[in-house]
Amino acid sequence: MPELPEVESLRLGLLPKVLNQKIKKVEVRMLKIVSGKGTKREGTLEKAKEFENGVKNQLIVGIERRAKNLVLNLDDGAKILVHLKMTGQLVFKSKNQDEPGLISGGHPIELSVKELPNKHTYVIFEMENGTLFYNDVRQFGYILYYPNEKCFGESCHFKDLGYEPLSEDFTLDFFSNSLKTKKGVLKKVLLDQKVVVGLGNIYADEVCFEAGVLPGRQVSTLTNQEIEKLFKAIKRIIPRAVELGGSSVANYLLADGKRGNYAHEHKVYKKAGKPCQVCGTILSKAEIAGRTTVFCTKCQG
DNA sequence: CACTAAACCTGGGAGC
DNA sequence: TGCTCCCAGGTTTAGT
Repeated sequence: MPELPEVESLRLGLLPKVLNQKIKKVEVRMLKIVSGKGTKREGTLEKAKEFENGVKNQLIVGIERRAKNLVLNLDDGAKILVHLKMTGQLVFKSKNQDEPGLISGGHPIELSVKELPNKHTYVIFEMENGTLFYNDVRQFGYILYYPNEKCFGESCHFKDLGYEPLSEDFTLDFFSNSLKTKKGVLKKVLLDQKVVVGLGNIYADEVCFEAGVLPGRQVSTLTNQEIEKLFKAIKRIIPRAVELGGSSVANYLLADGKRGNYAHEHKVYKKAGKPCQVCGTILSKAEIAGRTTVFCTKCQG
């Protein structure tokens, strides 16, 4: 999926479109999308109805992001939590035809806003000023409705999440201590949302490259200097990616004419077999922590 | 408890 | 053209 920069870009793009707009009606076309988050989820009509009825005529009064989750706050205190997983998309189609749409998420299918809804549209929000479509080719994502703050809190959805990399609370000391208490390879720890949230396969590799550290290193062997380089790489890359609207690898992100341009700055992701932009060494590929990983054996040696 | 593999899905791309 | 096989930005769950 979209990683932190893509979800944050989506949040920023969505805000001016739907903030203080009323949800006139919601149509759930696939029950399991709104019925839970596990791999074994069974869609229930009950959940879908609760969602459809609960959000009706509510204003969207805010949009927050936590890790890779998006949270829509409603007028009556209810919350809608959206996780796009690998291929989820939220696309806003304005009633004003000339206004550009907003697409985020991740599937390499060119998607025309004019052709929405399509066969992968599973939830449709009818707004006063347009329509918000949730599309998800692989159907891994989910949209959860919490009628009030209490339900949301009790769900403990965020209880295991670590620090936001953009926040001031995420400090070198914390990061250093976390790495020292974890075992295993660096890439695994960077992907571990219990330490620092928001990194996925793209940014974990990019961070390792920028820091000059091999992703397959055991974290127990990292020096203080290397830890600091990794920390600084996270602190530089994530905001830079947000600034550029995230990585549009094969999909599209259109908001006020902008596209996600961080993919142009990728140094290693999807570049195995190509020469390193810094030293010319052919970039290597390996499976690390169960994910395809690309690195430069010279720069990160 | 820690680690790995499989599961959840569809479709694009490579190779034949 | 069409068939196979592999791969995909994430996370949960089952198995060792």
